[in-house]
Amino acid sequence: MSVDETRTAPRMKAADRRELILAAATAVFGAKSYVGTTTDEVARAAGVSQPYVVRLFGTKAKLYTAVIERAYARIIEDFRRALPGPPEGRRDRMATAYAALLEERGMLPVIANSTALGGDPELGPVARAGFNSVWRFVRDEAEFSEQETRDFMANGMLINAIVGLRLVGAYGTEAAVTEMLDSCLPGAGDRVRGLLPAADEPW
Amino acid sequence: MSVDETRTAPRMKAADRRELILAAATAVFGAKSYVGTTTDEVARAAGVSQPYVVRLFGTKAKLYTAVIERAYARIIEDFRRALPGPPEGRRDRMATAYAALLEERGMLPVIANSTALGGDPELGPVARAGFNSVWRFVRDEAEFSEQETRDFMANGMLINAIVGLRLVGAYGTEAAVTEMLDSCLPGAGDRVRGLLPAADEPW
DNA sequence: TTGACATGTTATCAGTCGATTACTACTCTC
DNA sequence: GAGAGTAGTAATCGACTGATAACATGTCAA
Repeated sequence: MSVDETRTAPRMKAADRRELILAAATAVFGAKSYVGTTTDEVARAAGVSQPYVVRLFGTKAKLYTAVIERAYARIIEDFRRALPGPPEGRRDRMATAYAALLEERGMLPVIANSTALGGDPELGPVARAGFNSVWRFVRDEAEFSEQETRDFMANGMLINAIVGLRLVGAYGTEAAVTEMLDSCLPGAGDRVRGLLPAADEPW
Repeated sequence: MSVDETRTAPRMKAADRRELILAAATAVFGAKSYVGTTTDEVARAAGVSQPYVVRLFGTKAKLYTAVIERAYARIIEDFRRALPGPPEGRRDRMATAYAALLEERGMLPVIANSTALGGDPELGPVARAGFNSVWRFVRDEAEFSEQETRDFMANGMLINAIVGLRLVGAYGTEAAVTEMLDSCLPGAGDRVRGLLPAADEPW
């Protein structure tokens, strides 16, 4: 070979490698769902060997748990950053922050899919905790009313469904979908392209 | 044994057996999700052998496809039955019809989970078609405005998330969940108990 | 009643995939 | 510079599970 192939991944502090793997795992899990993804795919996406992924996180379920927790933490973080400013624009700023997550590979699909995980003994509690933390934030920290909270969350769940169903692929080509996205996601139009993890995903 | 065990399942027309298996599969898939369920579990729930399930439906994915299609068809059917009557009560009647699906074992979880299936090459198109058919019905046949449609669907997706997350288990015990369910599901309070497929589901 | 088709079973396989084991190599401190 | 801890790999296993093959039994028309 003319290319100087590195046999093993370049050395890295375990904490950094963890974060790198989490980001890769988010993209892959987001694209192919929990069960549809193998630890080997995650490993290859992260540029390390499959056993190393397992050893760093213990089990596949624990890895996914970490992915979910990281995703929800990220949402809360973004929401919190959207709080300061005129109160009447708060809701829109938060919605925009949510829409902006679309650009983070896999982040939104992971969250969207997490709402279907309640039945899993191990992942269920984590998903519930994540959902609950968002609800609490909106209600307590952002100080939405009960009604506003419900509407905000409902709208978010609709976005999740659209993402989970991969309806974004039909944006621009099917009227109903375009209409839907435009009315759900502020400023989605420009972002929506190049949205979900590419490759082996047939629309 | 004192009990007279039947060695093989009693004879039945294949069409009836199909429906029986579909109902059983809905309950099991609804409780444990697509990947979390084995064809053997479905078979045992339906009282037949595992190979027979596979042979009747071809593959596990095709079985699940049939389950999803049956569930969405059922929704549309129930919605359509809720149409006649005073127009101002239409939305509430449809919401009630949706809530009533809670009593059909697995029906709502299956639908809820289907919105996370877009990434699957085989199940994705089916899930999208189901979602789209509901949207179309609400918009065209029930004649909701664009705004009303979005709100109605969003509320439905919130219900789906609550169901998918198995939050109903906390109804009555946690204030946020009780508040949520009561405001999402008309008359949910009385129905909500004995809701999701029992047994091996740890809350 | 017979034979052809439909309904069902038991036994078994083959691929997949998460996990384990045993080993290598880098790096950093003392 | 030695050696101990850390970062990583290759090889392999064992269990699960969807699918297939081969076979058995019931049903019904002519």
